[in-house]
Amino acid sequence: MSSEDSRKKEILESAYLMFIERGYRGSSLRDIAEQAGIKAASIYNHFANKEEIFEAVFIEKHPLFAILSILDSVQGETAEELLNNAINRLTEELQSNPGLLNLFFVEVVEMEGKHIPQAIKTNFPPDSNFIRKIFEMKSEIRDIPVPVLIRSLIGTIFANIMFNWFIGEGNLKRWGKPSELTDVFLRGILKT
Amino acid sequence: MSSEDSRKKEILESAYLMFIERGYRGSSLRDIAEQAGIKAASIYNHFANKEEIFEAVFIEKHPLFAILSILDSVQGETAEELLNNAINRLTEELQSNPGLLNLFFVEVVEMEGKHIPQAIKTNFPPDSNFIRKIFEMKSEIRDIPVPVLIRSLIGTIFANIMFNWFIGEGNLKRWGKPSELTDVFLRGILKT
DNA sequence: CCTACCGATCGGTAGG
DNA sequence: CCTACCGATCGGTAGG
Repeated sequence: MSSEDSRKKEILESAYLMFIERGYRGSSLRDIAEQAGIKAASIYNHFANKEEIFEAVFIEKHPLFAILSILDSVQGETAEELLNNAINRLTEELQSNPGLLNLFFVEVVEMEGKHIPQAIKTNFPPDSNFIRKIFEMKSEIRDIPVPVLIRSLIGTIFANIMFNWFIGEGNLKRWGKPSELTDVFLRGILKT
Repeated sequence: MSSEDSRKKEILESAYLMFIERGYRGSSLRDIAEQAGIKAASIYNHFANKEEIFEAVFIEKHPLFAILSILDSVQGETAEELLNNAINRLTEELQSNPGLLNLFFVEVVEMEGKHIPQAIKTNFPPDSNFIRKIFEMKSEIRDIPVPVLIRSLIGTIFANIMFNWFIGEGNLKRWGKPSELTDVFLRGILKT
């Protein structure tokens, strides 16, 4: 039973890597199986069909939870420092690991987002150190509900990264540096 | 010659609709052709291969330019009013027409973003009424470069929409209303 | 877990 | 612009 479980995990990991690189329909069961060290037919010992594999991968790898987990390791003495570090750290992470968002894009385009509610239901709520820290620093922050702050923070990061993609590298100069974007966000969030 | 051109446009429009709904590999030449009223083989009178169709569609429909075009129709007496209207209008538009971003997601995942530089080069620069208006209202705005402001604005809208997708409808209550997000942005941008 | 195979569909070509 | 067709590959099944 434990050997079956580990094989299943290998299939999921292999499928994840294929899906984020080539999309759902672009990833064949034969390729997924090969990377997991088995033949395509053997996948059906673990999953009823291809879509069930995607479902399992997406629920496990919904990027919101990877993001909250990264945020948990961010340090900072003041709210400004904590938020600055959070933005820099996450932007770094998402840029060096673009697959994190790719899986979500595949879900939105090829699955019409139909697995999102289930993924949220299964994974929620994460016990977040980061959110706890923000609560402790509330006195430094304008009167904004913490969830709105978190949402705005993650939004700022997306804004950074997606805009970079939008206009492509090499066209960035005229659009301002990331730190300028962070400043706008901090000015909206912090007191004084 | 003009009849050939219009047929080519029909193919592009048909391909666009397929790509935003099913991705690149999920859209077959037969289906694209059928929706354009011809047979698959006839597509090759207009394009050398499938990827050339995608290239042409993406360059024509890069969402940044659709977004700037929508912004051009936004009105407002004060900077606050203009920016508020811009955010509401664009959020509306992107939510009722989600395909606008889908094409970009397909490019990022299945094409590894390789057509983005060409799309920007071909379409730039758009003469933007909206950016002109912002310049005229500069006295109401903090000392922020206008491109940074535009970028931050578009980012706020993405943040709204993508976060909605991330957490799925039905889970929105605890994460704050869109207008609260807009407030954070405006507080970071406007004077006083 | 495998080999062997199914019908369906794919992108693309030949030839008119 | 079409019909007819190519080899390759797809998701999935039979049977062991």
